[in-house]
Amino acid sequence: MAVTIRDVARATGVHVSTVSRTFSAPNLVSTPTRERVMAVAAELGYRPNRAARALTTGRTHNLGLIVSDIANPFFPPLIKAAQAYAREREYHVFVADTDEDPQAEEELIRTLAKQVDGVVLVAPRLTNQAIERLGLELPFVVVNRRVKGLSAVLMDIGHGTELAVEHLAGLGHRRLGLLSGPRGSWSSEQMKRAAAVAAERADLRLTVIGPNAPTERGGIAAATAVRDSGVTAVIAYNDLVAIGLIEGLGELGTEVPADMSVVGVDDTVAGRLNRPKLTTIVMPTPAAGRTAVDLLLQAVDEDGRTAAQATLATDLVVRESTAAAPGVADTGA
Amino acid sequence: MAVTIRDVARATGVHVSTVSRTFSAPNLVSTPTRERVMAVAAELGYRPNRAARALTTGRTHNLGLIVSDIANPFFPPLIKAAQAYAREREYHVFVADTDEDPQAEEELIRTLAKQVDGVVLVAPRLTNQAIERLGLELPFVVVNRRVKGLSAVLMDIGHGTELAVEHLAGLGHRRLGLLSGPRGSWSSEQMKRAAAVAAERADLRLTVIGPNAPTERGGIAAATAVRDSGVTAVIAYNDLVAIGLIEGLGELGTEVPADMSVVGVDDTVAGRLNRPKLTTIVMPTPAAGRTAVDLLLQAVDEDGRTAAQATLATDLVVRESTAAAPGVADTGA
DNA sequence: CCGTAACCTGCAAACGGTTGTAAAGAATAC
DNA sequence: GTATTCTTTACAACCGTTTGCAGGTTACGG
Repeated sequence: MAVTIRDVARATGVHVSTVSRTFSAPNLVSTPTRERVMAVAAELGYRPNRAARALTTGRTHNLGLIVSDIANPFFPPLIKAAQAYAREREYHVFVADTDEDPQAEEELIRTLAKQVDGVVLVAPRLTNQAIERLGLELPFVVVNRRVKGLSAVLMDIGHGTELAVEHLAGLGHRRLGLLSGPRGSWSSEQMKRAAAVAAERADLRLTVIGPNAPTERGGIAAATAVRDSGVTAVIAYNDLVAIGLIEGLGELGTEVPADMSVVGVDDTVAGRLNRPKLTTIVMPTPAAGRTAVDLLLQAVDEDGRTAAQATLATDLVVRESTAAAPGVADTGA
Repeated sequence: MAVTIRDVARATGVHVSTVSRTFSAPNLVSTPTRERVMAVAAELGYRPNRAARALTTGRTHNLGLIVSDIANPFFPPLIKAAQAYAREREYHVFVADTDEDPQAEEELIRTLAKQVDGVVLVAPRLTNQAIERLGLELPFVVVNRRVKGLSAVLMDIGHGTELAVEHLAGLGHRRLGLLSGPRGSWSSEQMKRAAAVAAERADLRLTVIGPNAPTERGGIAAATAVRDSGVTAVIAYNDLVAIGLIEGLGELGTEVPADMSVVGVDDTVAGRLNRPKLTTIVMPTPAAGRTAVDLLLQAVDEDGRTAAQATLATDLVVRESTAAAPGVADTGA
């Protein structure tokens, strides 16, 4: 059916191994032969069969990318970047969605294992232990998590949190709330830690409210607690939670940013389109996707002997959901 | 390295072909043998190597899913559903993003061809001609497009458009605008046609404004034209355009829905989170993803001899961006 | 008790490549 | 002119599975 290396060999009058080498080790074949083979191959429309190649080389040139929920707006930019960068490096990527189910995640990894050279795990739901175990069989890169022996891409949410705290302090807020994320979330922990330090330094009083589901719903549910806590500014676990919170507060008659300032995290489209437009901590998701693939291919090449760590900077973008604390004159911009 | 069929055969004391059949044609092997093999396989942690299997069977059990922009909120729900459904049918899916570039699209399809049993093309940027040509080599399913000889999944945007027109007519609007999409968009054409018919029937005057870029920016850019057109209600090409339009109108001092009603298309998260919440035509994106995979596997099984068409219903969800025409008493709900 | 069919299982050749080794010829050194 | 090395190509085994074919058992009907 499809044209194979053998067809090319026959048409050129050389042995298949010569054709093979023309593509995999061109310097081992003389220039005239190489050119002849290439010409014939092009004419016949020959494309090497990667699956067959994988069988002998042990390299599939495929990658797996596993996320908990493709539809969560945090992921698509990461997926897009990872996929584009992988393609540049001549890799294809399987994208899989675990629906937040750790069991599905493990099963998925297992069936994928034979077909890929490595896997990027974004915000995995599996325990560290389980991941370490799997890491023995296959190169992994985890994003926003630390697992012993594995490469990791971390977004420096701590720094972004500091910026947000300083921004709010500068607007005259004295009491700050933090809507934490799901239990066991690495980034939520980082945020708490950084917020505590920065609040102390800026002489703010910090109240942690949570854990909360990382969704709009989670934000809505937290609205009453936030209003009753006495804070005038809140940093939410992510944009979705922030948006939900704003909606929930609105139903309680508390307006954002007039009565309460709200900061999100991620800088998703959703936050950009929300009214009021969200002040948010920018997560470098496209860079994270690229870096993850980069580290993964590195790990693949050295058979996962070294575990590299990359930390990506975050930033704060001020939009409309934060303003001077009630009773404080706006210092303006 | 990994455990192969041979290891299992050796450990069980049978020939490799028996092990192979245990998994691929269990009824051909006696119950005791089968159970012994299965037990040993389980103990050794054997997993069939799909690439090797693909070599002999010609079935990779992989699918390609090609979209123009993963980050566009229209796609993720479709990708998620397609991927989940494929997994149920024991297929893995490569997701690729063409960045709206037809050349990249074609090259991508070519390199993917040997690795997949078929490809789902969502809103392709290639010409019909090019797709037809590729269709000779590989099973395809196109979503929201009609290509001779290929299976297609179509969303009945026409019906949704009719519903929207009727909804607006019921609110007392007499002059209606339609923000069309990019030139050559199948769904934009469907919308125009349906809107014309429904407007005629409801005795509305219809003005088509466009083409417009399918983005928020495109909506902003159209704001002036919309205000000056004299219409009191607009159906936009998609949610993003609708959101942009609302923003653009706001800057011109035209409030939605008080001064102008706006209807979107797609029902993306973005529209749900927007203020005012968007009245929009619901596109069945998850269903489209599932159906596309379904038709594709069907085409794969019969070697693409038949081309099936599926048309999916759309619906209208009324939220906050539409209201009674200026000067007309709201009939209420 | 034999012939035949049904059922299991083993053998070996694919599938489309890669790669270590060998052989042939050309080039270089002495 | 011969020995040595280098370059180029061919040969063949192998990667992990599947599958047509054939041989060996067992069961069954007559």
